[in-house]
Parts: sequence; structure tokens; C-alpha cells
Amino acid sequence: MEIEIHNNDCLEVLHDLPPSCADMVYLDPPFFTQREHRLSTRDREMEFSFDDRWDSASDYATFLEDRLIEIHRILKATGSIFFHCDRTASHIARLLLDNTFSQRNFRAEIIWHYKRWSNSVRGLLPAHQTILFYSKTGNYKFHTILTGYSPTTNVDQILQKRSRDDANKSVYARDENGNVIFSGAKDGVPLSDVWEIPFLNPKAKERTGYPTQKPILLLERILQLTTDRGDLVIDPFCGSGTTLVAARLLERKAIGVDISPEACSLSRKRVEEPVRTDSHLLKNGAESYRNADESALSLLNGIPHVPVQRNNGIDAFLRVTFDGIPIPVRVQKYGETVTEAALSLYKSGISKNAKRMILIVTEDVPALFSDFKVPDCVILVDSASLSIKRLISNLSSEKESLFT
Amino acid sequence: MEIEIHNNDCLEVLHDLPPSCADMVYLDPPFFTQREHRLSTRDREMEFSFDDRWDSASDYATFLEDRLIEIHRILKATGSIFFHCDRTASHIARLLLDNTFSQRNFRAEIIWHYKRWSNSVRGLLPAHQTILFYSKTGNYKFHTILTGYSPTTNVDQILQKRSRDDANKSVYARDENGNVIFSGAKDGVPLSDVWEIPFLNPKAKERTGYPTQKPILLLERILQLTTDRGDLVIDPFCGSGTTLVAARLLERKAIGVDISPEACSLSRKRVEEPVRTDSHLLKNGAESYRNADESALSLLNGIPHVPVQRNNGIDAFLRVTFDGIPIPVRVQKYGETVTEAALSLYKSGISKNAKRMILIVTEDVPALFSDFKVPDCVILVDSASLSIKRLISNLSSEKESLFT
DNA sequence: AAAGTAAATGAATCAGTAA
DNA sequence: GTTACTGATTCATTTACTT
Repeated sequence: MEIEIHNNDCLEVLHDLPPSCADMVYLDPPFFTQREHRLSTRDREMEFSFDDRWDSASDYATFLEDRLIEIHRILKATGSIFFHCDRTASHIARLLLDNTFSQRNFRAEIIWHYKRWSNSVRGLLPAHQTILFYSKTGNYKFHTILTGYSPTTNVDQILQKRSRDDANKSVYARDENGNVIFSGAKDGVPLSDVWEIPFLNPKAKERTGYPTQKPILLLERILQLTTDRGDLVIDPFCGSGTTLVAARLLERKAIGVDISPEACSLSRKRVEEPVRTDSHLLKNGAESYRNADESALSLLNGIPHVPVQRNNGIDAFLRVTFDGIPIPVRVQKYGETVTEAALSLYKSGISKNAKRMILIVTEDVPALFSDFKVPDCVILVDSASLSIKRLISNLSSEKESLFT
Repeated sequence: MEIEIHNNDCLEVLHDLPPSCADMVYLDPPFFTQREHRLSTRDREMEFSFDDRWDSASDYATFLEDRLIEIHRILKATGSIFFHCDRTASHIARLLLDNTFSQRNFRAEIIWHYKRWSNSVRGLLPAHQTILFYSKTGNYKFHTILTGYSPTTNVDQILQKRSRDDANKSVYARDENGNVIFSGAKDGVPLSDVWEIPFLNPKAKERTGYPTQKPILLLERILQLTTDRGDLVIDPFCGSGTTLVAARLLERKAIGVDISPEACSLSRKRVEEPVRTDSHLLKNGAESYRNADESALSLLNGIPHVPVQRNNGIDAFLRVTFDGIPIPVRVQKYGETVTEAALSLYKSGISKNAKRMILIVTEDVPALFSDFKVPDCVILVDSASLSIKRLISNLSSEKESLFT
């Protein structure tokens, strides 16, 4: 997927792009906090024509507005813009966006909430930033993301169908025998406008990286909400290039611009390097990343074992030995075929002199063709989820047979 | 403690107050939603409504600014204002407050975040409102509120004293024997600007039927942050009177104003007999609702399912249905016999009309004696760990046979 | 007492009609 | 086509009640 990075003023780059070419623009412009003072004191007149208020009042506002106008031009009719700002500038940004994209196309004020180390503050500890979401038109591309139910919700009740009683009050429907009626399956709660995403994920400490970069999950969410694979994404202030990395991992085209040569070379490096940790994070979501190891190994609950870090072939050793050597265990990973997983385990196991190994099979991924056969010393064990998957297909055929 | 309630336009009442008399003003004006809001009490005895339709943004802004100027006048030099608004008007409010109180006295943008019953949205589910916090001067009254540590924080470590090492890096101090030194107790983390407070529940007794009623807890927090006992608090749009109730409970003096006679009489009633419902959720935390633990649910990795938290018999519903009803799943818990687990699942499943249920068996706990037999509709599936346990005992006997 | 079930509801949102 | 209104419908949440 093509990723372009330009070292230039984004106004120039935007100007050279054709109209209606981009699906999404994310921008995180610099905040001229030192200028804010002048900004706010300039307007002494009491009239509320917000339209031209900032326009002439401030270089900063003009600076942004020039670029927003270009962004509006290059966005497709189905396109969206995400404007990242902190609490000192959110109202200015809002006004500018109302001007260029119209109040009517305001979609959401996203609150990115994170926990932070506190200094002793006189006041409330700042712990959020704002992302303004506008679309170019009312007919904008949007994919609903669903999240889990609150633990306090009775999921069994919301599976029930509802109707109106005589007084037109909403009640849960029942059939003539007084039994509850089920309506279709529920998949979860639509994503809200408050996103709790940790600033840095705990494991990121290991990386000697760029400390101020935005969490990739944040950009991932934005990309998934409003773009598809192959869509064009533009970041006019790309900085360390998080947007570009996310775009690459999710297979979106991207154009990044930054006026600083250092930022550009940084971005290039990040985009070119295979970013294993990032891609792992993206594939599984932040939650599962945090406890990916534990969740795979929870399959071993109740069996004494020692988890193994940093070994591609072996996830854990059982305490139980065979021929004096602890038994290596591996869990078949998502997307891996059984033979791939077995081969990987076998190689690592042999190097540890193991005579017996256990592979927990989680998926029936068909191997297209493979010369490798699972050796006898690798014992296959089905995971419960695999057994259930098989069961489900049996159940469906069982039902079919009832009708035929 | 004196609580006054005036049925009037707040501009009149504010105008008649002497300068520098109030310690805190909380206001919750109409939000510029361009709608009329109507709601009746549960018993349909009273109907409340207010009109939030304006000809233009500047009408709305002028209306507010007139009142803000008076509020600025009546606040003490140590006083503060909290302006409650939602996402449709937060930027207008911010500009007005910058004008009347100055950008310099902006203290915080508080995000009140809550969970809400949703409806089908094309977009992000709104789940927050904004409270803008300005002080009259830089010398404002403020009490730091401390909150608990997040569960991931290593509290032991926080209690350790810190010092600088040779390279001037911050390290945890140790005494001459290498033992850690404990500094004084830490009380918690300073309150952040994102407040998660549950919305008033549909069933809460505190509920009065007034639209937009705020939780008492929200107002209590604001009062505690910036006022002391005996201080004067003013709410120019008091509505159902939550501010006044909170003020009474915390022994602050208060003046409430509302233009609607119904709102005023409701406020009077509430102040006389305050009802405060404690949120079970806040008191005990979301975790207290959980009974399906994560490691149990991770056995279902890869199978679309919805976790069920408040049911002892069912841990999750599969997305797949049998006879139109999602299939309930349960994981045998530690120490439970298979028949116990199956019985529990069976009972709950039957009440949901399920015709097929799945029990994941994790242990061979022998049932001492039991009349109950696992019914046919409960399908048993072995977990991987159980399969491995069986395997291990086989392996041992296999090995034995080699030696004998 | 503890667990499970029922109820209430919207600073909602949507679809359809009228201007 | 666009905008503005109005009545209809929806959904997850969390307390209160019942078993």
C-alpha cells in the first residue's frame, strides 16, 4: 500500500492535490499556546458573528483556516475530518470547523481520556484531549464499532422482544403462554464518544521509541470508523507518523506531511520498519494485547505450568516431565494452520530434547498443501472452543435433518 | 441553613444581589439544542417542560452573556463559576466565559462521563457533558479531592521514598541495609477533569420526573471542590433543585432561581425532604457485578458470544441460535462437580427456553452421590486442560509400561 | 439473605410528511 | 431537492422488587 511522506508546508501539498480525492483527514496541528492570550483579548466587541471573528483576529486562526479550506476541497463527499486539539484550543477549532465544514456536519466531540501521573496540582488534573469529528456532507462513510455490555446489564433480558401495552408504555413482549419472546441476537453497545485509551501501553517501555507519540489504538479506531481498505488518508501534521503506521497496518493509502525534516525521516523509518509490536496490537486490540499471553495460557488453567516468554515455538512447559524433561506446550495461534503450529513446536521442542509435546488446536485452518506431517511425538489436544465450533456445525445439520 | 428559591427570571434576581456576595455559582442553562423538552412524572401528575429553541446563536449568546456579567459582579474575589453545557454549545459558552471572566481564569474543562441506554445511532453515542470551571481571580478557593489509585497501580511502591542517584535519576531510596524506606502515607490521586458518575437511573428514587435532572453526587463534588460550610451558592437555573439539595446536605447557604413555577415548587419540595440514592455501582464498583470471570470466558476465544454477568447458571450466550434462541454456555467452576454445574446451567437455560446448552468441563470432580443425571439437552465439552490432564495420566502409565 | 426478574426511560434518534 | 417539524420506535442501563 502506498504511503507518501512530504517534507513541506502542508498548505503547498494540499494545494497540489486534486479535489475530492481523500477519504479521511486526521490532523493534530501545533498549538500556539503563547498566542492564545492575544487571541482572546482581541475581540472586545460584543457581537456574536462567530464567522469572521477569528478570521481576521489572529494569524493562528488564519493559518488553520487556510488549511481547513484546502482539506475541505480535497475530501470526497463521503469523507470526514478528525481534528485533534487539547482543551486550550478546542473552542477555537470548533469555530473554524463550523465555518469551513458547517455546523450541520458536526458529528461528535470525542473525548480521549487517559490516566496520567499526577504532579501536585492546584486544580483538577488534566486527563483528556478532544478530537472534533466533522463530515463533509450528511452522506458520510461510517462503520459502527460495537463494544461490550456493562457488567450491570442483564444481557438475558435485552435479548427479549418488546412491544407496547394499552397505555402505550414499552413492555417486554410475551407469547400466549406467557413465555418471553426472543428477538434477534444482540452484538454489543455502539461505541460512545468517550474513549479511554492509555497514553502508552505498558510494554511500550521496552521500546526505545518516541515518547510523545499518540497511541496507535487511537488512530486505529478513527481509521476503522470512517475508512475501508484502500482508502486514502491524509495527515497534514504527521509528526512521528503514527497515522501513517496505522494506515499501513490497516492497508489504507496515506499521505503524510510535516514541515520538520526530522519528523519526516522519523516517519519514514517507522513506516518502513516492520513494526511487529504495533501490528500485533492492531490485530488483537489493546485489551487482548495486554493479556494475550495470559489468555492463551488460560487454556492451561488448573495444570501446573511455567509460561515461556520470547519463544516462538513454545508457550509453556508443564511441570510434569516425560523422560525427565518438562513437556512443552503450544497454543495454535490465530490464522496458523495446525501443521505450521506443530512444526514450530516440534523444532523448538527437539532443541530442548523433549520427547513428547502438546499442541492445543484452536482452529481448523486447512493447510493448502504441505509436505510436513505432524510427528507422533506431538500430541494434538482440541481446545473447548474448537469442540464447540464442531458441535455447532453438527447442531445445524441436525436441525436440517428434522425438516427434511 | 438558609435556602431561598425565587420564581423569576434570574437576571432580575441577580441584579438585586449586592456585589461580591457569592462563593460559587453553578449554572445549567438551556443547552441550545433547538428543541422543546418535555417530561412528566411517573404518576403522570405533573408535567414539566422547557423550551430550548432560539432564533440564532447570537440570541442565545446574548441571553447568556447578560447573565454572566451579573454573575461576575456578585462573585467574591475567591469565587468560582461552573457552567454546565453539552457538546452543542460548549464552544459558545467557552467564548462567553473568556469574555466575562477572561481566558486567564479558565481553570478546567470538566468532562462528566456516563453510561446510557443507547439507540440505534449512525455515529458515536453521546455519553458526556461538559462543565466549564472559571474562577473570578487567580486567588480562588480550592480544595483538592483525592481519589483511589487505579487497580493497576503498585501501591507498595508509591509508599516508598524516592531520592536521586549519582546520575541524578529518580530512584527508590533504600537504607544502609538495602531495605526500602517508607515515606508518609499517600492518600490517593488528585481528582482528574474526567468524572465518571452514573446517570440518574430510570428506577432511581431520587428521580423526580424533571427533564435533565442531575445526580446529587455531581453537585456535591463541585460544592466540595470550591466551597466551605456556610458559604453562599447560587444556581440561576435551578430546575428540579439538585444544587439546592446538595447545598443543604453539605450545609451551604443557597439561592435558587427558576422562571418556571413548577420547577420552583418541585425544588421547594425536594429541599424540604431530600432523597439521595446511593449508587450501588459507584459504591461497590463494576467488579461486584461480575461472576463470569475472564479466564473462564477466554475458553470461548474465537467463538462469537456475549458474556452474561449477572446469572449464576449462564456464563455467555453464543451468537449462534438453536430453535431461534442463543445457546447458553457455562464453564464448570473450580470445585464444582459436573452434575452440579450441569444442573445450574439446565435450570437457567430452561427459564430462557433454550433447547440446547453447552457445559465446558474443566475437572473430573467425582460426584459423591446424586440423583440428578445430566439431561440430554446439556452437551458436555472437554476443556483443553482437562484433556491434557487425562493425557498426562496416560503418559505416565505408558512410561510405566516401558519399565515393567 | 441472596439471587434473579421486571420495570422505567430518554439535554434520544429516526423516518416520514408538510412546507 | 431541502428544510422543519412531529409522531413513532428504539435500546442498554441500573435500581427495585420478587422469589
